[in-house]
Amino acid sequence: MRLTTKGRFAVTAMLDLAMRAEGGPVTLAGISERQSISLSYLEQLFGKLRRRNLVDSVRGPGGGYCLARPVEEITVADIVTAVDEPLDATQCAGGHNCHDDEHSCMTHDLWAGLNKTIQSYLASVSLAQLIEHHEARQRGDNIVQFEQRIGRITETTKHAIAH
Amino acid sequence: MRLTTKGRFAVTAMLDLAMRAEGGPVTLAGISERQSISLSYLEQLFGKLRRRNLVDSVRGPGGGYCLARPVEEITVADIVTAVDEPLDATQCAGGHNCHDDEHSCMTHDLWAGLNKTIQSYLASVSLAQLIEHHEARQRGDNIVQFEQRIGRITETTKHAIAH
DNA sequence: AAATATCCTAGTGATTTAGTCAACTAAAAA
DNA sequence: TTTTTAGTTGACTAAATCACTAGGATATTT
Repeated sequence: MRLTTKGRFAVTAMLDLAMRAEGGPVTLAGISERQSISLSYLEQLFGKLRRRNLVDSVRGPGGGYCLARPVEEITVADIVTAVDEPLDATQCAGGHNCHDDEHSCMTHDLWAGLNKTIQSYLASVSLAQLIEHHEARQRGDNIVQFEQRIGRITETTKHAIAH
Repeated sequence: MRLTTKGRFAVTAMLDLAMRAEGGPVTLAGISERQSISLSYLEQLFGKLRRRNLVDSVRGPGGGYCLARPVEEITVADIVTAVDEPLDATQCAGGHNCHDDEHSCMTHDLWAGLNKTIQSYLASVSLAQLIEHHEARQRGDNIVQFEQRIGRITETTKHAIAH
């Protein structure tokens, strides 16, 4: 899994979309203006999000984009992997194609574990949780840090390892 | 924290160094040959590792590099941050300089949490553990996956949050 | 002095990022 | 029906970054 600003832009845009999805389709022009992301760039990103079935598009006047699934069922990991396609290529970037060469892959399991850790973290945060977090912050509530989710990840991971 | 192949090269080189550090200083030429990393590139990396006090250097014939600390006290996080210097600059790359602007940082806490997660994982793995893991693999032992360390991270994190 | 090895700066080619531009299609409003 | 709105696609690009390389300077031993 790659981590670039492209992924961050996509998450920000999707969050903007999710927060005003009740009023029907949301235009990229609107997202562009509110989030200061260029329209053309958004078009590129949403092309990929649509192909991955994270959003649906409605053409013509009054059109725009809608979420293809409820906010609870779209995770940050979904969004990031949709726009930052794997393309690992680089030796040992998470693939399992290097068990013959001792030297280059002494650290293979280390990076594989890191990938899994990142993946688990991002998969543990949904759009719904981001919205909740943002609204809580606006109300001035005590902030529930996302770090606490690590606990939940661990349970899941332990479970996965046990089987 | 950035994650590039530069960091991976550095970890591989440090692991090579750690595994033959008992025979006195290890030359970069040797590491270059064994790990197929160019000498000039290694010089660049070890310049940074030395400035961060992870290795000590001995000049002249018979010289080379030694670990500046015991293998138990050098973590992967130490190595990666030494060679992949932060240079965040980009908005909200983990810094805390963006609490005034609502829009751009709706996702700030998310990425901050991710950074912390990555950092915790890499800080939980020492050179000693990498060596142990590598030797176990050569013996054909059952492999203890690094993923299991997540459990330990969680305890640490929970502790940190509680205070 | 000669050989060995680390130190240091600068540069370079390939790739990636973060877009732009332009042409097009579909749908709704006038 | 014409116009406008808005998504769809592909080609292109300036700037930055990555992964090195070149070449010399400096220190130490033989």
